[in-house]
Amino acid sequence: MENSTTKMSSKEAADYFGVTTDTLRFYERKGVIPPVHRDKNGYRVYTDVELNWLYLVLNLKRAGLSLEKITDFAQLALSKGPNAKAAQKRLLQEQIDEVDKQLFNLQQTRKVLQWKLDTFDEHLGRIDAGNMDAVDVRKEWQDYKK
Amino acid sequence: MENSTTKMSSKEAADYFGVTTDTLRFYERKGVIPPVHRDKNGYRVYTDVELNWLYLVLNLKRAGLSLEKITDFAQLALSKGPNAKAAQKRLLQEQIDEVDKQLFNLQQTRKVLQWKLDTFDEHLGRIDAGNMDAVDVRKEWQDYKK
DNA sequence: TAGAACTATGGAGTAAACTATAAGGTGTAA
DNA sequence: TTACACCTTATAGTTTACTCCATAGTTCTA
Repeated sequence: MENSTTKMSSKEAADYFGVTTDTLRFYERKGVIPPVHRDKNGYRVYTDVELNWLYLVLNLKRAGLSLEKITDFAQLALSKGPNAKAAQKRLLQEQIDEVDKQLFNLQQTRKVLQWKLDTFDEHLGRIDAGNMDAVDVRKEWQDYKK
Repeated sequence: MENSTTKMSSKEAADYFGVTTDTLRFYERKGVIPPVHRDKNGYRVYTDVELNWLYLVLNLKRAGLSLEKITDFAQLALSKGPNAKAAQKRLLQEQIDEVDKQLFNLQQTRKVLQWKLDTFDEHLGRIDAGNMDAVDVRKEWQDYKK
């Protein structure tokens, strides 16, 4: 278990995750991540705890969750008590279901785009008026809405 | 080829796609969709042309594209000329590649969430400090940034 | 013929998620 | 010691994508 006590400044952490220090402070202020530890001069120190938080947050964000939902998740994760644990697991499962739904949607979208490309030469760039029977426009979108 | 001349009012089109008429006018004003035909009283008439446009737009949106990018796409689709066609196909391919990247990312995210859930009982809700070696946090995120 | 339910316009307002600015403190290298 | 890159705070501004409002015209049903 080497490297088990990583320490990063806000700049390092920001660069590491490809965000800005502004964003990190914004997340902290909003409660998306818990307050970050400070060293004696008041500077933030991102340790494994914070980095793993951040990693989870960015993953949830990547999955399309709003910061508000992520914050709920974070708050729940911090809370103790017998009910909290079950709620946390339920929330995790909900996020997974959400991701699955998104995966399905993206696959649908990919199908539509691929069809557009495949049949592009047929209707010579009339992307607008291309007849979409092949992917069953109507049905597909009605399903999506559900 | 029955039903080849569908005509919808803005309300019908909006309901059909699960958006509001405000959103439709907003898209039109921004140039995300080309100007919609009008009948003699000035009311918008959404025909197959507009509906297919809308369908493509909403698909691109679903794929996570900004309205600005979608607009670029729309403008290009409308433009004539020998270069336009190639550019349009290239753009389509780029969107597909983008979707593929997103699909990969979502699958990564799903993996992380699933791992969190699977090992939840092990670290008893310490979602924050859970050691993420199993999914190789660092490497995965560095790859994501690319 | 009245009223509801649509249609139109331009412009103002909103929510989310940053992003930038001002005004200052700290740490290191030349 | 001075320059420079980093750190802190609070607050204000920006962008995106709507969403609502006021005002007015039209079409349908009772």
